[in-house]
Amino acid sequence: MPVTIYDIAESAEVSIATVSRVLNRHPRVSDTTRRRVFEVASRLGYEPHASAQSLARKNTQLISAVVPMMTSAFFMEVLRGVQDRLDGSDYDLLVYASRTMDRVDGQLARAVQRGRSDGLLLVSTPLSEDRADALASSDQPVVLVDASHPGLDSVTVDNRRGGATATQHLIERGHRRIGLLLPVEGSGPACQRRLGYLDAMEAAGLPVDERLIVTADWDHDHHGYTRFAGYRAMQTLLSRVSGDERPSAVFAAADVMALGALRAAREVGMATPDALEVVGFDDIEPSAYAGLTTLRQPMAAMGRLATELLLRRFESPDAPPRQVVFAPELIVRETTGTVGEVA
Amino acid sequence: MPVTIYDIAESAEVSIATVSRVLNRHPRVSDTTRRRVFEVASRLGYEPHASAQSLARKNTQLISAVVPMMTSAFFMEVLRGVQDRLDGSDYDLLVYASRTMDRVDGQLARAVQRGRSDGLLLVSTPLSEDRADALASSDQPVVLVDASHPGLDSVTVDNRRGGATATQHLIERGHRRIGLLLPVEGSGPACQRRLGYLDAMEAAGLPVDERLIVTADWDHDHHGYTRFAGYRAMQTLLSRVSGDERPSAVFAAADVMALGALRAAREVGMATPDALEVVGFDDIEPSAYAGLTTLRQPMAAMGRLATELLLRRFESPDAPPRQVVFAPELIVRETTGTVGEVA
DNA sequence: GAGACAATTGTAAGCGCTTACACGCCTCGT
DNA sequence: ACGAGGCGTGTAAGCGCTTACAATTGTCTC
Repeated sequence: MPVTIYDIAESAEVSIATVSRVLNRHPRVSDTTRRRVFEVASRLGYEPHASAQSLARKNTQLISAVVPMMTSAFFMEVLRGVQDRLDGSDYDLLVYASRTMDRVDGQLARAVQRGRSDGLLLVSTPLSEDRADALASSDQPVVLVDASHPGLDSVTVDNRRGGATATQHLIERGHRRIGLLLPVEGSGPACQRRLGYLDAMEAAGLPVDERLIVTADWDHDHHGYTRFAGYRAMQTLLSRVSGDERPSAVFAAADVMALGALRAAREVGMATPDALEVVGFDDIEPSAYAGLTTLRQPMAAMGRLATELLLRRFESPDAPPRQVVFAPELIVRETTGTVGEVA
Repeated sequence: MPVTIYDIAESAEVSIATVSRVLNRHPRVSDTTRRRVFEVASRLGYEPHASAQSLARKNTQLISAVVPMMTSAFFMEVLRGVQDRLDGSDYDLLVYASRTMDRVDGQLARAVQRGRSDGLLLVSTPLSEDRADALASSDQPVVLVDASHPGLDSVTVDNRRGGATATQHLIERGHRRIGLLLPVEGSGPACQRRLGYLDAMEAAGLPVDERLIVTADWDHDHHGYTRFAGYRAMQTLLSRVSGDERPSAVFAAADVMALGALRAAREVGMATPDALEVVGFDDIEPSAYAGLTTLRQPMAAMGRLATELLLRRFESPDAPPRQVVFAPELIVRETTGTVGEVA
């Protein structure tokens, strides 16, 4: 039998309204009553009942984060940023992570349930137009991370520019045949990175050999954003072309893929960076240890900022949507020749 | 103005009780009413209000996972197992992850709040005796992962045996001077692995050189379970002894540490496995790609099972506590000489 | 000393849903 | 034809909390 405000009220000889006021720091309570109520509450070990408070207050103090499990390291970092910002606030975090892409929609449906949480953080979540519009017109506060939609707050990184920077870096290092490793089709950010690759190739007047662009086979359980996908994609690339036609450098659209690609190259005796230079994207933790040159996405900062935007939106639901775009930063390490530092 | 059962009741011309019955698949409702109510509900786009349901039903359909560190691959995998098991159930997951160890207690306090969730999953969470007893005697269902306590359900791995297996593997490969890299003191599992190390050394009649046992300096923000900690620990080890006194092999109490150690060794020109063999513990995903020999902990399976136990406990709160212990499995890869497969 | 007013506190109406209980009606069995 | 028993439905009492409004008391002012 848990203790309720009724118990406190009885024991402190006041009404439940007064108890509630004291507990909620309402100003108009006499000092003596306040003290008495606090004393009784702590003596009884009172703890408010979260659901009851939610119902009465019409808010849950919960925020939902929807994440496809894709590149776990990426999401982990984003979520860490979210947790960072939430720490000290009085919001707790509901995580809706699905293992496969096809369940994302179901997770979303649950996450938006009325009275479940006060707001949504959608990380790398592909939104159908319907859903997006539904969200935009619902009163549910939403912030997108690594995705965007007019009418919704979002925080992203400039993927196209990142892709261009990565490619340009390789071009500047003298490469002319540059491979591109992509996760499954249809990933928005990956498409942008691809465009960046094309931008840079074109800007340098280099021809684009489609055989050097390989998309990971989508293994249904995974999403292309895995070491294994990178490993396989690299093998595919190497099997497609040989001799002089082989790329001397590869841009992998995600660090996890780059890491897998590195292994695949090593297995066939292609040393990095001598026989093959590699650039990734994300700068997840293992990358520093693998000496991988990459485009850093400020993942934790993105999570923090997204959370910040969400909390702000609670304050002013009708503020115009903010779309924040970070610039990815080129981090040069061993895989493109430079001896790097361990971060 | 969201739609409630009152709206449905009005529009379907029945009482709210009937609406509720229909929605909850209560058997004693006539087919015609049922159909009518369902029709109206879907026409109005009704969605039950989670908090209201929680309050009335006295359960939240939420479970809380308390995790000390979001950053680590170990927790990710465990959480993935949890998600796996939860997928298809109608429970959602609240994640209480703190960045630093000292906040764990605060997170726990919030996680146990009355009416917040129906049960707790405590992953690698150090429990003070007080807290543990409080939990054991509370009616809150709890399952510990990677920790145990009499009177509570738990799922762990036999760390001592794993430590012994790792060490024994190195001994069998002819090593006599074996380094041991530990995260911060006071981590239960790490202590057990250390004991296993000592067991194996003693069993083989090998002397233990305390200089070869290094504990990561606890950098306060981190907790010893990081690549960087392993990197530094390895450097420390190498600085302590030189020449013949150097270990020819190292057992790192966690894969992340082993990975960092590998890098440190590489930097001073010690090639693996020729100059130094390494065994880790956990078998996180990067390990396969680094070719790291390790003791596999079935992390996702542990998460799944823990969740399973928790859900079962909801059914039978008074069943005797179950303590499941998994046996870690030795996975031999390149860092101890064998050319391995990419998992 | 009466009325005005502020400071505290209590009363009660929700928040949206579940569910025990009661009610009316229909079908049987005798 | 009448009571028993089932069925489908409605009434209303919560679940534990917040909060508008009313009530009480005491203080001041003139």
